[in-house]
Amino acid sequence: MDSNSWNRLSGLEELVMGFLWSEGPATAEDVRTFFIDRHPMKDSTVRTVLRRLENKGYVTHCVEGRTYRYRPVDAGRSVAARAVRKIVDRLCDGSVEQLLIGMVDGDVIDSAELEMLARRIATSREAKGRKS
Amino acid sequence: MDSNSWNRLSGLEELVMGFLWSEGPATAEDVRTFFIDRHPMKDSTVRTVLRRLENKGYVTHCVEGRTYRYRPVDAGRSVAARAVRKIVDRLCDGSVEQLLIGMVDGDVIDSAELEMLARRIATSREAKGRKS
DNA sequence: GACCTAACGTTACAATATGTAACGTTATGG
DNA sequence: CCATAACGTTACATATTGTAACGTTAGGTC
Repeated sequence: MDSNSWNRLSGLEELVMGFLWSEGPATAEDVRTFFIDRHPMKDSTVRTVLRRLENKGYVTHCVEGRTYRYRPVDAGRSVAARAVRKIVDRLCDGSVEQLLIGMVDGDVIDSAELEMLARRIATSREAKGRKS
Repeated sequence: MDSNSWNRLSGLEELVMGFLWSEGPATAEDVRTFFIDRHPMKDSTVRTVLRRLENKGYVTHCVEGRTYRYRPVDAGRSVAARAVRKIVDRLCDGSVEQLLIGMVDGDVIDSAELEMLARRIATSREAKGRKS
């Protein structure tokens, strides 16, 4: 089996995941068609990529008639959150505050806007004590 | 020249950068010594890695006597901020809010704490209208 | 029921990226 | 003047990626 290591997407894999994350479940053919111009691929190529993504745990597939339909295992948001956590650990001494400061300083987000978003999220969260 | 492509760190490169980011400027020997137990390397190996990192634009060196002292070009925070921006673009439809929500839902940070940090940052920022 | 074909898995391979290091060169402290 | 520390050059074995040809097989079609 190619039950390869775990994750870390290659360039092409990232492209495909991007498509799946934004467009939702798709077949190999859907993927191939979507990239037809910016990145032409034979269908076997696409299927190989999809299978590798499945091995890495990024997607699953369900059989639909005689074709496979692939879907992301986790929403982009979740993957993003995990990725950010890793970044915080490695580059910001584990401090989320450090990261936020860096983002504000790097103009990734405006401090006022950040505050507003944080407030909004906190408010919306407090309205549901659905914690385990 | 090995003026290789651009960035994207390999595992070992990431390890070394981690050291440089937390410990600051260092010589090849410093790096080698630091990883002596968990990852023994010949000095030429270390120097190769350092040189590759320099090609990728992650570090610079200054000559000090007859040895080179390498230092990160950007602080971990900055690199982190850029990395996060890319993540937001790719996985969160460009919405920082989406990311924050994902982080709260993924328990990367508590919503209340996020709010506090955001407020603190906003407050400290407003005290300086250094905008262009 | 024989056959065509879409969709799949298997296998392959060239190109690159990575980890690792031997060597040759050279200034310099002694 | 010579040992040696520190450097650059060159080299490779692996692992990862991008790409795809092929062989197999289940379904639909006359």
